[in-house]
Amino acid sequence: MQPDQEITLLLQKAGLRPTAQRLALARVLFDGSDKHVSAESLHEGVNAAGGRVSLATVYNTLHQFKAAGLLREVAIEGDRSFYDTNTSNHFHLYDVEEGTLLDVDHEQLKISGLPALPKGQVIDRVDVIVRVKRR
Amino acid sequence: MQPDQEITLLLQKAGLRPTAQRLALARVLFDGSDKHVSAESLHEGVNAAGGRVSLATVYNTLHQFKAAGLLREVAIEGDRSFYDTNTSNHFHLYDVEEGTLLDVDHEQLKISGLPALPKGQVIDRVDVIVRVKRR
DNA sequence: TTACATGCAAACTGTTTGCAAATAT
DNA sequence: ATATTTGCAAACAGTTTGCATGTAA
Repeated sequence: MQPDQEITLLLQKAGLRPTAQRLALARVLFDGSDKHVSAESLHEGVNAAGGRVSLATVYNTLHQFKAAGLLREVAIEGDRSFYDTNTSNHFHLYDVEEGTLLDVDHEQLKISGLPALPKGQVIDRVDVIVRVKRR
Repeated sequence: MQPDQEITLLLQKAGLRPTAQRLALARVLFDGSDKHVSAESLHEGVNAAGGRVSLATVYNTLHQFKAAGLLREVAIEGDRSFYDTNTSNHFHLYDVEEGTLLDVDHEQLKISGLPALPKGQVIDRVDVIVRVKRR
């Protein structure tokens, strides 16, 4: 768990006012361990931790944190969006049956032979999802 | 455009009755060129082609075609699902600004150093999305 | 004739938004 | 004081479902 002062600073550097709700959410999200959350799971998490944050604010805050580069959205097929507190270069291991997500350090995995891009285009980033299942 | 007979056979091999609606959808989808469709775009496409298929049936049929291995769902962050008529091993180039999707042949792109999998797990497949933007 | 497929409209889920009240600066 | 943030509830988009009708085998 990070001291509140650091979290406050984190928000201020992102140009976000350190309100009670954003602090509560940031405390849950940025406790030092990498996390993958949905709006719903974060909402439950923060309220379980004693916070009092409406679901609408959770959505707003996820967007703001994403825009500020504090979170990364992960593209998983399906109905809900996932956000990753690990914003560094890495890939994902996705358990198709469980619906769970694990990080894979990008040191381990290498990609070569990226195609020529349409002119005027540049790579934003490369998402790799290793889909695994039982058997 | 494939002859109707082949399309009928395609459906029958998948254990799907070749109804008028499924034929109309399959004709649009499997015309020989690789496509990425959403339920909405396919619905428009089939009706523009003279078909008469309700949106609910488009959804049902997309699921059935996916289950039968005729289509693959592509994980793109966002509100709607995309289906790919190219079910072979390949990757995607995703234009973040336009929301458009291009295939990348997997011969071109190589991945090495896949992590050790949790025991009892096996790779279902690897999704790679090269996100590009202008600049 | 019988099991399966379709269309419609209603239901549902995740997400977004308008606005009045509350809060940070 | 003022601009931003919040919560609520209503709106919304995409998707799914129940059921009566239609169709393939």
